[in-house]
Amino acid sequence: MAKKDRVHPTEDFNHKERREREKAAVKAATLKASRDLARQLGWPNVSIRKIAKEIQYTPPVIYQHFKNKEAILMELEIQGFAKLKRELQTVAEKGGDPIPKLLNLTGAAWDWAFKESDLYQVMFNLDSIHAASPDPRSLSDSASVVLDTLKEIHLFDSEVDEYLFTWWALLHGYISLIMSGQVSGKRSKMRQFLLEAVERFAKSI
Amino acid sequence: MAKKDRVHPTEDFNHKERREREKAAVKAATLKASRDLARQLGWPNVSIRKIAKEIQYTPPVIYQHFKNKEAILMELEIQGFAKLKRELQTVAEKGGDPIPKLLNLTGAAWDWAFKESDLYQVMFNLDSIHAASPDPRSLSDSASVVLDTLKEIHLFDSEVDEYLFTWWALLHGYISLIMSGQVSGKRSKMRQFLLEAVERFAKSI
DNA sequence: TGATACACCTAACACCGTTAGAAAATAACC
DNA sequence: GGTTATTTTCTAACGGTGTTAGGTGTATCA
Repeated sequence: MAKKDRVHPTEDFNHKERREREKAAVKAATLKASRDLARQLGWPNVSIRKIAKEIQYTPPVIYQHFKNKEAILMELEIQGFAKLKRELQTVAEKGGDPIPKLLNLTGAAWDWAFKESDLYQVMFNLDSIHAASPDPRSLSDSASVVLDTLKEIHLFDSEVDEYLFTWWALLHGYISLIMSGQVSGKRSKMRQFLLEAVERFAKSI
Repeated sequence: MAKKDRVHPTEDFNHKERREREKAAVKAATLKASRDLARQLGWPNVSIRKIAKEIQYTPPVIYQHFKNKEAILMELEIQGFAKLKRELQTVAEKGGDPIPKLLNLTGAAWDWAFKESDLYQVMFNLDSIHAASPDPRSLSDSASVVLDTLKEIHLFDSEVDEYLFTWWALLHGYISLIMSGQVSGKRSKMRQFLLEAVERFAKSI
């Protein structure tokens, strides 16, 4: 009893802590293995059994860390939106005039989507899987710096939501049409098209 | 031999023809059952076995009409693009000034996407499934009337491809963000946003 | 009628997500 | 240290998936 209430477990082993560290390690390994397999085989071919083999455990172990397969994807989706948000924030911190800034943000989002395409596919349910819908707030949250930039361009708050949505649609429309093989053009050319479209859009508001 | 070369099989039974008719009927029933199940259960829950049960055959029968499950989806995808094309052509035939016409086309495409959402999901791989990519030409082909309308607005052919792609990206971006639950707003409001974005885009070129 | 072609079904394979329950390993206690 | 209790991990299974091989019956033809 007294042992359990100890606050400062410095000098004697605290097994609980180590256990929790190990548990977290298995969870992290699961997430990493999922992404590795997705990049290698594509999301439709990622299975619990393959993930388990990759982390050298049997399948049921995964269910001690995740409720089901969907929960793994959800976790990665959250990580993805957080990463994208950081990426955009880094760009926004460089400052500058709003329209060039918006173009920089667009280019950064584009580059990120193709660099971490496995995450992007999970976030936007592009390559299949995924029954449940994500929290709509994660999208708008990760684009908060874009919202700020749009506010710098135009001040009527009531319309800013609309502009943000149009910006998302342009970006995601371009990316998903290319990622799903719906369009054949060179990627760098498409990136240029997108930037021009966003610029024209920004100048028209 | 002589019988086979007969050109006018009017007055005696031609079993081959009946057989082919029956074959085509099974194929059509398969496609219909797939769509029915998709509307009812969502694409991820559509299986060969369920389709077979729906058309009152055993699963292997389906493989006499389709190479595999993917081939069923491919067929529906082609049908979808053809239907969308007809829908857009009907609107384009009404004529009018190019910018209002473009807005009418956009609205028609939007309405069609949500009316035949099961087809739209197959065409753009929105709800999962689908390993193979579609033929990129089917997209541009079904939007040929939009291309014509854009040409009426602006004449530099080299840029028209870019404008067409931007139009697609706007449209598909809006639709897919909404269909995948990424955004929560009212659908009619979103439709209005899209139309305003397209109008701003058309006026800026 | 007998031979042939065809449509259809049964049964199976290998995989999937998921869960119940046994086995093994670890921690806690005397 | 030896014994109990707890926690971690595994084996095995259930019901589902796409797909295929091989047998069965029926309809067409000579």
